[in-house]
Amino acid sequence: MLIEREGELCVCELMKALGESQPKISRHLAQLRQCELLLDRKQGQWVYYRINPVLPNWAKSVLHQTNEANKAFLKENLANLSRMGDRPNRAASCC
Amino acid sequence: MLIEREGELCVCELMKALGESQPKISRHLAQLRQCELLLDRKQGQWVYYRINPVLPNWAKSVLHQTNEANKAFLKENLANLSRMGDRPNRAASCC
DNA sequence: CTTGTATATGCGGAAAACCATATATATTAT
DNA sequence: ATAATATATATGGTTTTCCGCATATACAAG
Repeated sequence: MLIEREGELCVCELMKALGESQPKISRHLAQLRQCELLLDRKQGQWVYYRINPVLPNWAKSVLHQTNEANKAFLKENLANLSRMGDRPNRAASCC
Repeated sequence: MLIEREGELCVCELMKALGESQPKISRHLAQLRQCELLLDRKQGQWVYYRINPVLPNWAKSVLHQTNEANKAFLKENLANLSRMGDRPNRAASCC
C-alpha cells in the first residue's frame, strides 16, 4: 500500500516507514517480486520497488480501492517516512 | 467467491464444490465468520453462510470485482456444485 | 429411542512461515 | 585501497498454521 501510494520506494525507506529490520523488508519484497506483484530497479546503491504495471486492471483497481478507503491505516507509516531526513534522492535517476 | 456468487451456501455444498473435507470447510468458515466477513444462519440441519452485509463498501466492491474478473477460476467448483443432486432446498427456509 | 445426516471442535503431529543473526555483494566515498 | 552504506541471502530455531482423525452436538426420520 505504501508503494502504491508513493509510486516507488526503496528498502531503506520501507525500513523506516514500517520500523522493521532490513532482512525482513528485503525478504518480503523478494516474495512480492517473485509473484510478480512488484518490479524493482537498481539505481546506484538503492533498489526501488514499484507495482508491476502489467498487473490486470482488476488487481490494480483492488489495490487502489483498498488504499483509498484505508488512508488512516497508513498514517503512522507515512509520518515515519516523512520524518526520514536523509531520504535518497530519486530525482538523480534519470538523465 | 463461491458464496458471493451464490448468495449463500451451506457446509455440505461447499464440500462438494471444493472437494474438501467437512472439518476443513467448517473450520475455514468459522474463521471467516470470526473476522466478520461472513454471517451464518441455521435452517434445520444446515448452516448457511453469506457475505456479511455490513462490510464497508470498498470491501464488498473488492470481493465483487475479484469475482467478476476471475470467473474462469471457479468454473470447476461451480460444475461440482451443479452436479450435486441432493442439494438442500433452501426455499423451505421462509414461511 | 435409535439411526442417519449436518456441523463444530479438540487434539496431536506435520508442514509452513517467520525471523534474528551472520555474511556476501555491490556501490559510493575517502 | 579502505571504509561505509544499501541490499540480498543462507542458516537454524521458534512460532504459527494446517489438517486428519476422532468425537460431540443438533436435528430429522423412522
